[in-house]
Amino acid sequence: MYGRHILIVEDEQPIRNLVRFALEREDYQVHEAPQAQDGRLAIAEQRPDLILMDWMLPGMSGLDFARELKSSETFCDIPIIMLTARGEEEDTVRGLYAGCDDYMTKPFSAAELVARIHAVLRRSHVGGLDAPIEVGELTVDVAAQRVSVRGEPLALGPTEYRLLQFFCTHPERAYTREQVLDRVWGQNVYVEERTVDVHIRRLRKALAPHGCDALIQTVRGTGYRFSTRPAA
Amino acid sequence: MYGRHILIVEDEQPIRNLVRFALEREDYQVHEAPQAQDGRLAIAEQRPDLILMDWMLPGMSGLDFARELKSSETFCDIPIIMLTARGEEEDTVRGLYAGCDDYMTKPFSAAELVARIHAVLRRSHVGGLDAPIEVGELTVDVAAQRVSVRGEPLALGPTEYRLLQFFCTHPERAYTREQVLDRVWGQNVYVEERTVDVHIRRLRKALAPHGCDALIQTVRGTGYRFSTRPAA
DNA sequence: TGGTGCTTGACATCGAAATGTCATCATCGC
DNA sequence: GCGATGATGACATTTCGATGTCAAGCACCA
Repeated sequence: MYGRHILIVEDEQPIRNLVRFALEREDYQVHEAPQAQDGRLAIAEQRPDLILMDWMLPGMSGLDFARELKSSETFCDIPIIMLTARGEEEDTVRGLYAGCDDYMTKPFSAAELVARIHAVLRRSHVGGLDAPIEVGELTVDVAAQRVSVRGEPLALGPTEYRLLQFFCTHPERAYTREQVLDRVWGQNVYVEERTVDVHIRRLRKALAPHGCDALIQTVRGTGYRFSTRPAA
Repeated sequence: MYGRHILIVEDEQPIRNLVRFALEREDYQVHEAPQAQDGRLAIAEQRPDLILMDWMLPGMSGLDFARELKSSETFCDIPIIMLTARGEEEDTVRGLYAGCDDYMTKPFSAAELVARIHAVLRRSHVGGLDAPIEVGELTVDVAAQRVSVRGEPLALGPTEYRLLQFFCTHPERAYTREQVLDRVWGQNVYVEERTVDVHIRRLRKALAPHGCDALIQTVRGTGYRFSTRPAA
């Protein structure tokens, strides 16, 4: 369930609609924001996996917004595809310079959109194909779908694995059970919130023998947090 | 329980009524002021989370009032939505220039009102995307819902956390227990005022080992104040 | 195709943490 | 010193997370 959340920051409704239509057909979860400010909120709340950003936005320009994101510690990893109008192509150099991952010139076809998104997502995902995520002594090898501590492989069920991978890739942030369900189980799935507790427990149990269970912290009244810093 | 207090500065009673009706249905707490002067008082007393400001006011104009607020150190953060009559649209540029966050042309629907308020409030809340609030040696990481002093994490109960976050975001101001209850516990909650004392104490206790308890100051006869400056 | 074992999610229960209230003590201002 | 106001500690209650168990689902394999 990764790479499924896409945010489009675009002031023109018709384009948002087109994008939504094209992407939902591909089972993406689409979030819309007409302006940079709305986008900021959506990003903080949802942390999309990719952002489609209009070049021209009322208020803060897409370029500036992209620059802001790319200089953020938490969100600089989210790939951004710039949407420019014909005639603005010369500027795309600056767009890429701002840290964007690709750009598209309006008008574009649904097929082109999907293709570019796939490409960028694949890049960003596979990016670390042989670069497993390392958190302390914990190693999450996304390519091999395997977890190990100090080289010692760890047995995890699929759900626990996805849970751990999600947390490893989204550390230092508190998530509600609802958000976790949304990201790890996938949206449109009806599962009890308590179920998250159960799987958290199983994950902790698996990590405990290696002393890594402290990485998963309870945020009472909210949910859970993955953090390398001591719980508090 | 943030962003629930809205002040409307508007001389026409019918419009005030409409706004009150529309917003109370959404669980906002509405305060009214027919003129700039009443508004000034209400702002000093309540510090609303958002201000709806009529463009045309008897006495001081809404624009000037907005300008005054935006140049104030304490209140410049309060978002302002201007209400203009049809035909005044050309002036809205000046309105936004005065630092207002949005504007609406009368007549407007309740739905539009609520939508704009939501948008503006969310914007103002998210503000810094992931930048933790820093007050002296104290750091409040809103995303992670965690507090630390000099990097040292701090254990706080949920209520103490919310209390601290509220104070950090509203420093240098005295609040009555009632106001604190209203902001931190939420309105429509019946809790003894003394309860605030207890939680203030718990918060101070948690901050004391780091010497930060002096930040929370007692304002005898009123309530409490969060301030980096020595108590007095 | 039927069996076996693993995974998963629901649920009931337990226990700890958090919360609100009260009674008492301390402190401030007069 | 006196009255008013705040601070503090103790306590009862509630809330919420942790845990164990069970049944259903599913994959794999014979």
